[in-house]
Amino acid sequence: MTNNNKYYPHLSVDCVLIGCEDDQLKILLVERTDVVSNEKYNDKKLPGRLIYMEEDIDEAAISVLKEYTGIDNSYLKQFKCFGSPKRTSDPRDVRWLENAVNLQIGRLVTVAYMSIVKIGARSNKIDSKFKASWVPLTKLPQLAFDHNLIIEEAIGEIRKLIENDPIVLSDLLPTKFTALQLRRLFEQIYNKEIDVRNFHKKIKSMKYIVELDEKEENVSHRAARYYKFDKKKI
Amino acid sequence: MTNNNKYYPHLSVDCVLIGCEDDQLKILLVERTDVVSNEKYNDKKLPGRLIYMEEDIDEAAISVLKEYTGIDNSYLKQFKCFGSPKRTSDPRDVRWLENAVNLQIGRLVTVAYMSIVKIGARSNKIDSKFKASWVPLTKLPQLAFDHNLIIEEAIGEIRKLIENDPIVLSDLLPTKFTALQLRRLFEQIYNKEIDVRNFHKKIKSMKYIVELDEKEENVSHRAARYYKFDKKKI
DNA sequence: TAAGCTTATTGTATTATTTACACGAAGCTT
DNA sequence: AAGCTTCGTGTAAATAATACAATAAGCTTA
Repeated sequence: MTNNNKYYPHLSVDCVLIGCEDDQLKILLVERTDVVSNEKYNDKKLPGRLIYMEEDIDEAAISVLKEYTGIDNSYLKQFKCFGSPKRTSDPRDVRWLENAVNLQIGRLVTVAYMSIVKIGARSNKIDSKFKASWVPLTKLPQLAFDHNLIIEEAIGEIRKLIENDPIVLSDLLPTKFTALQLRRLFEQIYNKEIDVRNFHKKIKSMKYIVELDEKEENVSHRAARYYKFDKKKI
Repeated sequence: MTNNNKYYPHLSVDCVLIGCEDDQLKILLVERTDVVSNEKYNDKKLPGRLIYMEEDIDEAAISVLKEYTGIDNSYLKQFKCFGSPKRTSDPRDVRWLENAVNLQIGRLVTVAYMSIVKIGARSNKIDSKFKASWVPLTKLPQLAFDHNLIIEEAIGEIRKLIENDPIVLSDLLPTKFTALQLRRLFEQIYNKEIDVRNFHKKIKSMKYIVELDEKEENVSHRAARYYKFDKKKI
């Protein structure tokens, strides 16, 4: 029994890290600023990499998350594998990839993970060596490979997550937040406008969201009430 | 730029072929009756195989479907990639696999596909060399690897399919069918009992299901009305 | 041929969910 | 005190989901 090259697929992991900052959902993207045989790359991609022989793919995703954000105990969900042959059909992408890994790549299957990340939390500083940045979901540029598609499906995934465990919302908001902030968050996740009054009704029905006595301060209009999550009530 | 062994994951495809026969949802399973170093395997698994170096995974899945059923133009949906390290943690499975492919397998990532198959249709005869059989969903035994889990998720997938294109139901029923047959189908797919009266209301609201004048014959009780799909009305 | 058996078919009332929609309240500014 | 800006609230209608049981049809058999 020997290892030979008969079976030789290429496999990578990509992580869709989702956070919220300035009331905007954002995705962590890394720069592709390389020059490959006089060809310039000035676009962005999801953080990810090929996995090593015998490496566990969950471990690989965890290490990507750790390297880029310092987080090492966050919920990371593998939500889909992308293996369409067309995903590596752009010759630009292929040349970049082959240069980056020094391998001839025929087809690249990637396993996509997503995680909710608290932007700016103590330990979640982005390592500067990666030229990574948080880009608003509503302002995503054209990304490398099929990474736009992967992000789209990750958003679908976050909806499912929220439906069966709304606690994930608490990672996307400050500890105290207003009804408006929560509503804007929902609007971005579901990509549609939500009626103000109906939304207030909805908040009232969510037992794990509790009113505080506090209100906004230093605003030049009626101050909004603050709410918080009560994790025990989920 | 050379191929070397630094990146060497193993990748397979598995196909969940779903059909309906005798009013029962069935899954195509193949036998694992091998003897490996005096160890007997008498269980079943999903049809599937490792993919070859440079082979497209969609093509691999299509060829598996074709080999086992003769079908070569059916809708095949890649619905998930299974890469948990635990899926190949059973030493029995590992020994079988290493014997079958003559390779040392560390981790096996499988890409799962599903397809709705008309059992017994002209060209869909199962190739006898595979010892394959249609097993009712309600009577699935313990399968190799994580194939029970893969089937479970495929059923979740078929629900989604039906919701945004109910035409797939027509492949699971004869051209003429009764309300009871349709109801039993739903009950199996959603794994719960459905109220008879509410279901008739539902049928009426589904414009693509039309009443026929025909009724059952040779039954020793009140004959049920036949329905058919009107594919234009979807 | 009538009574009996088996399965098919049908409607109504209740509840929960979703949608639409507009105005007074609060608090700061000038 | 008047004006501006955003906050917070209720009601009605439509729709969807659920619960529930009696009669109809057609065959069988006494």
